[in-house]
Formats: sequence, C-alpha cells, structure tokens
Amino acid sequence: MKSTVAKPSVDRVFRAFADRTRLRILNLLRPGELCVCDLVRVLGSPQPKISRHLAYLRGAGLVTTRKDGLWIHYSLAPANSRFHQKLLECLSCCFTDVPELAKDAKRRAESCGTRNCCD
Amino acid sequence: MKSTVAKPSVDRVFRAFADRTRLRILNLLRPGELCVCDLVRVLGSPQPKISRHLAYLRGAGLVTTRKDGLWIHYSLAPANSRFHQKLLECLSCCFTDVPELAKDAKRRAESCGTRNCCD
DNA sequence: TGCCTATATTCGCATAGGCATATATGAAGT
DNA sequence: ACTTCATATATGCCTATGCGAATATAGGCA
Repeated sequence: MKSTVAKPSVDRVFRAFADRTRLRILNLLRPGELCVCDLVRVLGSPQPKISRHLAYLRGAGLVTTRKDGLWIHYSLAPANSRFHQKLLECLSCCFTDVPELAKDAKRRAESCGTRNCCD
Repeated sequence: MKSTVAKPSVDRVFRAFADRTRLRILNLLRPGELCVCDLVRVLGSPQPKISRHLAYLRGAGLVTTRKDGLWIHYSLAPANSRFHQKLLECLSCCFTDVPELAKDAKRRAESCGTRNCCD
C-alpha cells in the first residue's frame, strides 16, 4: 500500500522541496510525527490542500505514514542516502531563512506540546 | 547589471535545483567557470535552452557571470549562507544518484581538460 | 558579414488552490 | 447486528499559473 518501489528522481525530490507549503510541512515533521488534522490546524490551510501536498511528499519518498484508527500519522522518512541526508540538513538551515518556519514551530509547540498532538 | 539585490526565496532556490538540465549545468560548473558554448557542447542541448536555464540560475543567485570580450563565463556563486552551502553539498551527492552527471563530468574533462574550455 | 549569446513567441504539461464530494473508521443508538 | 452520525482523510473537477522546449529573432562585437 505505502510501498515506494521506484526511487524518485533527484529533481523530483528537489521539486518536493520547492514549495512553501511543503517546506512548512516538512519542517513541522522534524520533531516527530503529526496527523493531518494537526498540520491543518497549525498551518491554517484547508485540509484538501494539506492532504494533496502530503501525497506529493509521500510520492517523493520524503514522508512515511502510520495508520492508527481514524488518524494517519505522517513523519519524515529516514534518509536512505547521503543526498537525502544532506537535503534534510538543508531543511534545518531553512529555519533561519524562512521566518514562517519559526512561527510554525512555535505554533506547533503551543498546539501540540513537545509530543504529537493526537496523543 | 549582475546585481542580485533581493535574496531569492528558499523555495525559489530549490526550484532552481528541480530541473535535470540545471542540475547538470551546476554540476559542470563545480570545477570552475565555463562559457555558454562549452555548456552547449558538453550537454549537447540547443544554445537557447542552455541560455534560458542559465538566466534562471542567475536569477536564483546560484551562478555569477564574468564577461570577457565575446564570451561570458559562468561560475557557481559563492555560498553566502549555511543553506546555500548545504545545497552545494547536496549537489556533490547527486553525483552518485544521477548517472548523467558522471558522464557529463567525463565529457567536460575530455572537451575542456581540467581547465576551462575557452582558455 | 559572421560568431557568441540573449530574448520573444508559441505551445504544452505539470501542478497549486478552491470547492464539493467520496471513502474509511469509530461511536452511539436501536 | 444494523443504522445513523461524526470525524479524519483522500480524491475529482475546475481554473490559473509557472515553466520547459523549440523555433525564430535580436543584440553585441570582431
């Protein structure tokens, strides 16, 4: 079901990073998994929009899912290559370049605490 | 002329990396500057296509130009942030994920030697 | 004029965003 | 067990936009 048989191409992965919303999602997932409703609440975006971007990220092999009853928890996929690892390091750096990300992290902390929201 | 007043947004920079041709160009520029005709020859792509992608990369602040008579030499812009630095490290990693890049580097060496082509 | 490089035009594709709706799971009531 | 309802998530349809590619053309310089 969640199998990602073919390794996505490098430019596909870059494209996954090349969107503000997806960047914010990836950043929010750094501390740990979140479910869609959490992301919707923290980002303040319509649910279908988030869902679509999550599907895109999953297709690029950047996130994985864990189903738990009604909720689907998304988390960053473990880096399986040096390239993937470096890219995640880029993500950490973005924190300082995109002020939005810091605000998101703050909102996440307020809304979800250090742990996941749906726990 | 070549001033890059406003720092391009992070997702803009990622978008610059999110194209196979631009990835190949950036990779070819890693050892040092090249002029457009060199890139055209090594990549085997039409000159307008290369020119357009170079303009894109310049707009994203990833390459700089040096004009020398007829030729315009392109080179990687020096990293001005940790983010930029990490991204260039990603580029080095791509080498192993995109077989095309290794072939390009080989063709570049044959066509231009270790130095620049137009010297 | 002839060479190197950049841009304009046109077409087509990928995809972002919004809306409505479908699917899936769980809970409550009968 | 069946039905109904609520919640969580995904998907279809639509429109708008951003590019990528190819061709033709323009500018700059010897």
